[in-house]
Amino acid sequence: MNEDNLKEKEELKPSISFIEQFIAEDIKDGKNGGTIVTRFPPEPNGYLHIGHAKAICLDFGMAKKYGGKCNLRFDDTNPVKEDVEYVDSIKEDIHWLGFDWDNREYYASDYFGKLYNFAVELIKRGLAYIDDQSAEIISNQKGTPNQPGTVSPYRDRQVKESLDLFERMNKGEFEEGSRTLRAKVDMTSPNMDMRDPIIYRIIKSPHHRTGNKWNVYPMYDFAHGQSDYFEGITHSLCTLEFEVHRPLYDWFVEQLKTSDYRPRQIEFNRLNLTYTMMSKRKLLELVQEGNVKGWDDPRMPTLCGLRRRGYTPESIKRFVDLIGYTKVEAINDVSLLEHAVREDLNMKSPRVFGVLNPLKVIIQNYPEGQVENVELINNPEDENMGKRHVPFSKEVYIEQDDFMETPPNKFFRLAPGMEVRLKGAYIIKCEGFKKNPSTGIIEEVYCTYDKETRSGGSGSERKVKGTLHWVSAAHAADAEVRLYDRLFNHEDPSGQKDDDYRKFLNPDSLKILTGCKVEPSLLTAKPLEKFQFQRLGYFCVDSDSTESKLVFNRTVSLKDTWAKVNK
RNA sequence: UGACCCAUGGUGUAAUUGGCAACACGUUAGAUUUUGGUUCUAAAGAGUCCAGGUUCGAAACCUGGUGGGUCAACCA
Repeated sequence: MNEDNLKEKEELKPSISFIEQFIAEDIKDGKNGGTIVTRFPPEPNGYLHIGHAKAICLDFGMAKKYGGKCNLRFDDTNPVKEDVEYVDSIKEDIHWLGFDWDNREYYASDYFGKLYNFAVELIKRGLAYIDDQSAEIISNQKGTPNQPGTVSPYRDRQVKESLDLFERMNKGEFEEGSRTLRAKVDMTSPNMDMRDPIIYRIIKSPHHRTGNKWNVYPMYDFAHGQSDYFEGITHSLCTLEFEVHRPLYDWFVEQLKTSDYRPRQIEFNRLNLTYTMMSKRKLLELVQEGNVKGWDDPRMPTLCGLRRRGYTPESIKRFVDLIGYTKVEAINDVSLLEHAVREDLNMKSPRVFGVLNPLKVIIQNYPEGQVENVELINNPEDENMGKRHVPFSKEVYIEQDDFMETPPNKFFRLAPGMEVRLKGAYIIKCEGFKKNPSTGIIEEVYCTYDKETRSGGSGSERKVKGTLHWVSAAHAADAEVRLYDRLFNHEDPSGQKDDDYRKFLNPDSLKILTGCKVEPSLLTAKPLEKFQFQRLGYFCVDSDSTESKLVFNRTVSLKDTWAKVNK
């Protein structure tokens, strides 16, 4: 093998993330029987966003690649925050992304019985105790990261007494907040998480799955690792902020284990995107305060928002693939996400004509009443997508931006005396225009067409600098088009210590255009259908769209080098 | 006055685990184009946070700094 071959081979082998390296090593070393089982563990307290997509791709992706399974597990240990509404949307979004958990749909609440028994077991072994102190006192005793904590006076309470109290807590005999169950670990540990963490608290709100069966509920730290253990998870992948929880995770598993089997927690960096934020709490505030129209507002980084905006699952997966998994706290440029959708939609979406800001062009020498159905290619990237016919007539709409009374240098569009091609039809020449004398607005443009230049015809090889999209006035369908811009005008709106994120809300993040004109073939377009409005961008039929009122969302504009030059 | 984690072009990641710092996005040119799209070609842009050390050789290993992050919910 020569050097070139070697090089080529290397390029074919994509580098794998540090997580995948760990997984591959574990499997190779025969850990846990050389198997891999992962899990995606959302809390059903909100909608999934693109950050979750990153976790989903990893959890399901690794399992698939290494011949294992990935479970869906709802981390529903806090009944006051959770709801079935969210369970359904989470499942829908995972499926939309293209992943499936077969029948392995689990709930941490399924393990409440086992968890309770394990807690009892820990009490019996002297490793847990009931604390009667208030939250405030416990917090004070915990110390600070710099100072060790002090032990609770209840730490050495009799096992029998703790057992009895725990049982009565669960029977509902005590008020919320009056007592907790704590693990007896180490109040002097430099890791705050290990300072006798609270593992059970009294909550009297009904749980969305177990109703009023329980009055005590396990904390995250007492549920997650154990749930992993019960399900035979081998690799428990989570985000960086859980790094400090790992010693406790391992501590509980150590108390629980009955064999060599061990789940392994590995942490990776969260997905951050410029000009938006991922905090579920803050996204909820945006919805509640009316700064967006709902969880699925196309400006939201939620999966349902991105879906409504016109993003494809493939583009999101591609994006996730491009940014990778590391331990660096990174903030990813949205332009990479936009690149990913454009790349995908360029291959997939049919081209159509849509005029956002119509300007009427009258072709003076075109016969009155004549209509020609001109043929257009649906997608130059994919011949299989075929062709379509679009009606052309004496009066057409073009984009207001495509005409200028006094054009700057290198303006390849319509202006007095200039020629352009109407794509798929004829070359036209601007002979004049009508301007409203009081407003200065151009109201009509008058042209003549060169009959010999019809596309596909014998004179069609004549070149002009510009080609415009257009819609026949008599045949156009009306549409509303919603243009979206970044929700915030700061790269990191929620990361500013002195400023509230609301300060950075972009007042122009949504622009609604009415009276847009689109080609008649779009009349039958259905919600979520995607198109490229030629020369403008990618658009998606909104769920508000009806047969009598078409509504499109702009997913992303096309790259526009003219707009750049023009600046 | 802590523990743990992190630091590579503008951004995100690579570097066959000690051997010529590479890729993608973005940017800038040029070519192609009946989309100022796409595609193609090229260029600019980091010498790897800093200072020492080990080594023939360090982005990688060691020591010490600096900077950033996480941890003190009866949230997850």
